[in-house]
Amino acid sequence: MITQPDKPAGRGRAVTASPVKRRALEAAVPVLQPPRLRDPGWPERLAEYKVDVAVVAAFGQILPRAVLDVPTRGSINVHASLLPRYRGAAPIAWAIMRGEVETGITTFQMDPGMDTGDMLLSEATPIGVEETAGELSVRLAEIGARVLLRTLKEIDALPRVPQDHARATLAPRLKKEDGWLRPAEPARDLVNRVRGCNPWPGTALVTPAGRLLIWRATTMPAAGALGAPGTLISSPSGPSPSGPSPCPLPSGERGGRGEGSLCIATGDGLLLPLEVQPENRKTMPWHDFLRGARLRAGARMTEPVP
RNA sequence: CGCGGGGUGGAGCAGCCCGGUAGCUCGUUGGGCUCAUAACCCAAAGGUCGCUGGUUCAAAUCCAGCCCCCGCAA
Repeated sequence: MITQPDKPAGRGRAVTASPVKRRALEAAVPVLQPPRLRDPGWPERLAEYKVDVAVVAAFGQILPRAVLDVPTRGSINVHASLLPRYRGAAPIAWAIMRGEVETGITTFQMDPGMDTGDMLLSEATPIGVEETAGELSVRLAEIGARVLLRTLKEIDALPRVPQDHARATLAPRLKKEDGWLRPAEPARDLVNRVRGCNPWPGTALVTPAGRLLIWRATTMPAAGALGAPGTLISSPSGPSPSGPSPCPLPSGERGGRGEGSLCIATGDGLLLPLEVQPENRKTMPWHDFLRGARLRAGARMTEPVP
């Protein structure tokens, strides 16, 4: 088992071993932790194991041909997208943020490029309309394991299918800024961003009560003028079956379960946060936050700044 | 020893600096209003203010230690 060196991580900067390493130790599998596998000496050390085939998953290092070619049958990778789309470190998050309704798993023969090698097997799966990156990751991990095992079993018989590089798209590692919500965007896109950035890095918005992380959100039908993007406004009273309501007093910050809730005006439609987390606080329902923060219609939410 | 914030009735918060009668917005329960309601009105229940010790006539509030939670940063 080859994995990243232990590094200081988290609050308190405790040196932490990767989950992969911990599992390997339990199983009494030898563990190697090269800082840079491409550095002189490591390929040779790998060769000593007389490896048949190498499996790479989420390793985070670029591997040169000198490493990839060490195993007699080469190196294969299991990637969480339907290649050639979403090549890179964060295929799941980007697929969701782009509003995809389907993604999957692809195994391929590695070459020195980033996720550019010839494909071996793939399996597609639909993306739930409310599914988060974290939830989808769990499902894809199971699918990936299954596809990988099949790939290994049939490795000598599987055809190598070259990727259509013209159709390739990139899914770079997420940065904190990828989670900054811009209210001027359409509500639909904002919700996709919230889903794609859960559980990491989270999406942020600046409110009059401080920075706010939004973990779950949905869209609400817009009615009439919304005001500037970012403005808190009362949503229409939902799909009221009894037609236009004559009730003249919907202006408070009341909000039961959707109807008449305070929403955020966006470039197109309304964004209704469901689960949020104020700075230094735990995550809580949107309405709990509004109570404590005492925000009312008219308050302005803005994009975070560095 | 990376920086910082927080633990107050069921929920989210204020009060703490300038010690001395527990506050706000909700929720819950009972009653009222209404064709009706998650809307409105009235009333009630519910808190050893994270734990331990200290200072004091008196501690949610000041001091020390401990436990738990979280943001940033990696």
